[in-house]
Amino acid sequence: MHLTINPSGELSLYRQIVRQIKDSIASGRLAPGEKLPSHRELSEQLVIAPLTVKKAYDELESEGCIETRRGLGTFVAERPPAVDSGRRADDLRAEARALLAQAYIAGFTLADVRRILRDADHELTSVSPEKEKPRT
Amino acid sequence: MHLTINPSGELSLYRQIVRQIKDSIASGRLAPGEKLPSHRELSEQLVIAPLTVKKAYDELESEGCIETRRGLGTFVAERPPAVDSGRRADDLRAEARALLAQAYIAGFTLADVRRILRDADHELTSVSPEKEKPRT
Amino acid sequence: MHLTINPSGELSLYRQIVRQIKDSIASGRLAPGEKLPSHRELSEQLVIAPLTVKKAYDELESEGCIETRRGLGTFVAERPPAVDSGRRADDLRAEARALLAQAYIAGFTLADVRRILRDADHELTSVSPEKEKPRT
Amino acid sequence: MHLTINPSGELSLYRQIVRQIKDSIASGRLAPGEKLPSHRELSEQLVIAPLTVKKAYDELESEGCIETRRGLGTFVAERPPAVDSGRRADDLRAEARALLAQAYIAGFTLADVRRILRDADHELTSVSPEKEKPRT
DNA sequence: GTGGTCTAGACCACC
DNA sequence: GTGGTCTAGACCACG
Repeated sequence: MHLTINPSGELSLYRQIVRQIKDSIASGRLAPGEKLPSHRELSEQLVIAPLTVKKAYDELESEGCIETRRGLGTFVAERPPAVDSGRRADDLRAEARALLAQAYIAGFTLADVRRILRDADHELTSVSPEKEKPRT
Repeated sequence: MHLTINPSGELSLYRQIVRQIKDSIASGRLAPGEKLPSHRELSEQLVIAPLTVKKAYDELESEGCIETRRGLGTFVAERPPAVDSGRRADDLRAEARALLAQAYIAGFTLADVRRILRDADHELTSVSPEKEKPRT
Repeated sequence: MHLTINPSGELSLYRQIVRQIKDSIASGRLAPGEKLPSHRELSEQLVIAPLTVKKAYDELESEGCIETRRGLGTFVAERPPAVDSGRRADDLRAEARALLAQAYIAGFTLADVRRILRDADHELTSVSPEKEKPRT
Repeated sequence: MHLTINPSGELSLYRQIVRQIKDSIASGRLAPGEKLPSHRELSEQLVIAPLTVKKAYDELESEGCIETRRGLGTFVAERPPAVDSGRRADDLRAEARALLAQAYIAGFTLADVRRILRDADHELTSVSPEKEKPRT
């Protein structure tokens, strides 16, 4: 599982985690029954405090998105509650709009933003940390 | 000017205000030089504490989006903030990366994001909706 | 770090704090990366409300002089604020004009101001006075 | 009499006026017995509200720096209280130091500041609005 | 009435 | 413990 959090973002850290795990489940990147990293493990990966990840897991569990099996770990629920089909798109639209407004006020054009987005995509996809077969 | 805030939303109240005012400026609904409601007035309209609105105004002013004239009121800045465009571009790149990362996790493709961005641009740049043919 | 504020001075409390911290940074008494006292701690030391110190910190942060890490504290920025130097220069020019105007009204000459400036520079750049041979 | 006030400065408008008039008296630019412009007149010159100037005059009068002669106007006192000889210089030093600190943090050098100061002086002295015999 | 500053005190997020 | 947000309410400066 690959999450990206932004410590200086507008959302609190644990809310970023909750949102991203929900979105991962909705998009199929996380399959029902799949094992999640322990909160301690994830906290190391994200370089944040374990309690912060724990808080996100707790909220996800209380909503039925994930399940804790004592001694085994945390897993995506077999039948996770469906994420409102339009919500992910709405969230994304809101972020995109905020990004654009910000850019326009700073004097950038749509073309500028498009170019910046393309560059960002190249950076993100060229690295692709998940597909790097750690060892054979 | 009409704003709506959601006290139980994920973003803090003042950040919601900042976003919406930037959106209004970028879209032209708020024209350069135009007067904003006083922070007290807006706080009554939104049913929140005056200082919360003030904090939003303070941030917008420190970014150069608005200007205040003591005793007169708060106004949309005449000229866009003159901050180093290199730094602006860096900020924008970081936000674009975050947007893309979020989109990918949620199962969207670059093409999806491009489309969403185009739609957002259409909404932002369509001439001020408030003054459009009041009636047919 | 040691600050002194004068509640009955001409400058507002938080502006006095901003000035003194900038002075400390410029003189090197506060090194890049160094931790500032928490705003609560400093507020106790100065016997003023925590929010007043916070406001000073907020302004310093928005100018890029300091950085905050949630849960950890507030630190002097590692690198000087990367703001458009043209704008900085404009600000500086305006302040220099104001300084000169004040000096002329008070009966000083350009040479006087030059001398005062040189003295101020000596004070600012003399190595941190706190660590200078505690006694002879 | 020529005053310069800065509406966005750190000091309140009326305090700027008080300080400058005191300094003018101390430096001899305003002689004992000399007539001051009416507060209405000065308010027009400075483009501020008459009451603001009035407030400054009131404070100056209560301190014995100026006198109001009903129906005649406002005059510099014949024996104005001496301004602490070092105060003007101290004020100036404080301003100079704040200016320098600001400049150093922004990455300017003492030489830069010196050059900026020289330019500012040229602007101030080349215009010299007071000596422009309005009409013959 | 407008913005500017200050206070006291509360709750949340994070380490 | 740290910073982040919100509230209620007060007084000053300015037009």
